[in-house]
Amino acid sequence: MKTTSEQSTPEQTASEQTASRQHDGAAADPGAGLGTRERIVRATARLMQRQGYEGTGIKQISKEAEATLGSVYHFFPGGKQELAAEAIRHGDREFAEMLRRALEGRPDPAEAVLAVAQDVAAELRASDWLDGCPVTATSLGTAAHAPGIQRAAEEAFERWRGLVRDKLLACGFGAQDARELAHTVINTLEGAEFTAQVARDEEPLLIAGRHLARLIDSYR
Amino acid sequence: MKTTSEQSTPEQTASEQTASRQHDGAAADPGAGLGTRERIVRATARLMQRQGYEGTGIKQISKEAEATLGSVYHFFPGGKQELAAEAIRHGDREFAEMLRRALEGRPDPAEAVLAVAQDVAAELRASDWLDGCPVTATSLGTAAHAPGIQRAAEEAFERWRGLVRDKLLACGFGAQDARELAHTVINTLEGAEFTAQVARDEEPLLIAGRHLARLIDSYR
DNA sequence: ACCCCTCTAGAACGAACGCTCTATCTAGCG
DNA sequence: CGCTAGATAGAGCGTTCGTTCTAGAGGGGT
Repeated sequence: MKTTSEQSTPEQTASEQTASRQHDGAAADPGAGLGTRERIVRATARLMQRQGYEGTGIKQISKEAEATLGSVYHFFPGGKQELAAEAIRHGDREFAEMLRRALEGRPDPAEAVLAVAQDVAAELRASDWLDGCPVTATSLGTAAHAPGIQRAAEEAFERWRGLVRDKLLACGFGAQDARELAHTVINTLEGAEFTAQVARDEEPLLIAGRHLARLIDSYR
Repeated sequence: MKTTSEQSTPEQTASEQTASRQHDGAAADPGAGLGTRERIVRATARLMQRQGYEGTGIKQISKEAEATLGSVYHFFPGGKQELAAEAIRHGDREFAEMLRRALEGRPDPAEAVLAVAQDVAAELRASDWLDGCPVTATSLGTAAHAPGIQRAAEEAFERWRGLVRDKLLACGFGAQDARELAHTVINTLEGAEFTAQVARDEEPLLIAGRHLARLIDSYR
């Protein structure tokens, strides 16, 4: 009893410690069964997606992730900025995966873009209009004083554009058309998602999907 | 002279007081010669445009506006949220004015939208990529806990869409086409501006302008 | 001369901020 | 069993946050 896990508030500390290790059987908590570092990244991503960079505190993150402040700074010695950049990369990977699936599953790029817009709308509605673009939400307002965050955001957009561009290239579009269309596809979805979020209405995203499909078709 | 302005740090207080009244002759300070309330609104708008809602402090606003905390809370008893909503309305009016001029000055709506995109790009570059959309920057991240701010943002977008829609209607477009095109015009410009800001490159906005013009033309 | 109302002025409050620091626990290894 | 490095734990630092509060200045109206 004297050595492990019983020196302060025994029962609570002990149970949380097992929970923070890999083999927890509980189901309700998202991120259960993950390593501490991963739980911190996911909590940061989700919170900053909803509250922005400045609106999210490190202590809130550590609480949400069921990690302690010590763990947060152990894994992310760069502090809040490093945490935010990592969260952006997490959101980057998630959306890229969704985009890749949508593009690979459909032969027609216009139809694929339309489907992506519908998927984004469905996800946004499912979150009760709270989960917008994590990259935008996290990086907005940090332009002046956090170059690392801006770079992570730019890399995310660039990756997404690359996926769309490659699909268009594979469908026989010209190099410049494909590159420019990829820009507008991503930018329009971005803007439409924000408008949909503010208006609590998925229509802007659905309109955007149709218009982007029409624009793509006009280049055939 | 003995009564007004000599009870603490005389010389500085005296000069600032005259500056905070209407008849200051200096030219360097933006907002000089304006009423206190208007100076506060403009300072709020500019700061939140660059730093977001959470990233901007009331004390910073009062300093930037050359007003005191007492004045800020005198004019805006609703505190930071009321201030932000007012700043959004200020940005709303400014962009609406620019949009109105661009649309009125050109008979062709596609050309007008292209010109708007170019204007936005020029302004963004002129600010060294710091001044993005004030409405987006101010309202992002407040969805959960500030309905007044969200409403002001939605009203701004709606007004801008209305201007574009009316232009299209006046040019003979169908009612539904005009309404939906207006949505995408505003949303695409929004998204492209943010991407341009992050990438420090005006190309996304120029591409957006060309694509929007093409999309509009496709509905003739 | 007086009052009254608008506006200015900034000290002060409790809470929260990002971050540092020391101490302890755990796992793996000899 | 002891040692060490990785990971956890959270009190506490100085600062800043949004807001409240009291006090006073300025300028008509009577």
